[in-house]
Amino acid sequence: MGFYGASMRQLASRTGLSLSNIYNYYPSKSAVLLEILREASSAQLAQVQGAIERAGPGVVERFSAAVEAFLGYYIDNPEIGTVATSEFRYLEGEFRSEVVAARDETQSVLTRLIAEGVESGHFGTPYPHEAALAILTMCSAVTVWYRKDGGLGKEEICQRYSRFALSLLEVRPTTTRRRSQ
Amino acid sequence: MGFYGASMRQLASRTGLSLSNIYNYYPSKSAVLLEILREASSAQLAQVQGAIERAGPGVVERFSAAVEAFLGYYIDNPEIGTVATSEFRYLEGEFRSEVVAARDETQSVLTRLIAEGVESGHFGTPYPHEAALAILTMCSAVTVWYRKDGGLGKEEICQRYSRFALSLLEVRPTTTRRRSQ
DNA sequence: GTCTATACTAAGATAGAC
DNA sequence: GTCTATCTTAGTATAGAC
Repeated sequence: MGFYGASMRQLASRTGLSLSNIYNYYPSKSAVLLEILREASSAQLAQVQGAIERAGPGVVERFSAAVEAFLGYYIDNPEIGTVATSEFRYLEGEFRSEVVAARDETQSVLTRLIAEGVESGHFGTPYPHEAALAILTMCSAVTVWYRKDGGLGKEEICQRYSRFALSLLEVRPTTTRRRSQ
Repeated sequence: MGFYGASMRQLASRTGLSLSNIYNYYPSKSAVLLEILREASSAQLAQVQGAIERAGPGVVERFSAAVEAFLGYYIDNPEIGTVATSEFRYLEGEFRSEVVAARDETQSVLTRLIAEGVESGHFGTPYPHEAALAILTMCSAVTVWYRKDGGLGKEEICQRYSRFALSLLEVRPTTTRRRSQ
């Protein structure tokens, strides 16, 4: 379990390759982890940006779409999401920097949306930056507790969490009601 | 780093004991982890409950105090907080159940407060249970990014996050203003 | 209760044949 | 590109003296 918990031998047997053959593709175990995280973080970022583009013109719509896409990625990719959220700290040096940069990019996309919403009077939060962080981490945590079989489906969870996110931003009454219930 | 990353040899050198002497106190490495998590989760729960008791009579005051105490524990105990949030999944069987139970207890304390606030009309959220989870996980994440030296101090972070938490619950205007700015 | 020495196992990684 | 066999290191845990 986890990065140290998963051995290269297990990895070999899961992929069908022999142990040593993995080293023809990746120079080290860390490189394998990097590849996974690199893939995951860029896919998630792309999903978020795509959702924003497809969303309606209003900042509230775009923000909600971004949150739902971010959360949806974790729900659709639970294993990889777990790795992304809890294993990236095992990377070192520039490996780590690269993944952190992708993560920061996602955060800054959200921060900009929030700042825009504050400017236009849709959001009332005095702390756009911290709010973005709080929202992202709140969403990331679904990888810890979400189980496909039990309870809520993807749609419901995404709706509830985007409502949480909007509320957290202190949405002004006129825009809030649009999404309630 | 992490549970698998920390060897018994490192643990020995940090504590000043010899490697083998640890086994006079704990039967296995898992038992050491359990002890840490057990200690942490019960201390945090106690801190939350104490804060609730010391807080004013209003549900908003008690809720805010609970959130700030929960978050404050992580800020005061960053290393142990990291272990508690990201390493408990390495426990197995009843070891795991025990720690999960303590965690659930904290969550249910918060859920009850939220439900009370909803009942009394202070909070408007339709999802008390999920809101409690979202708030706790949002707070837990400070262990990932908080650095003592950089940026905000404990007080500021606790205030901002308890404001986030209250907003997320869709606090009614009359009570919200009491805490803003 | 504390130590040194060591057993045993499994890890990451490599050599070298095919 | 793929394998088997192996090297080297480091891990958890134990034996047994003091």
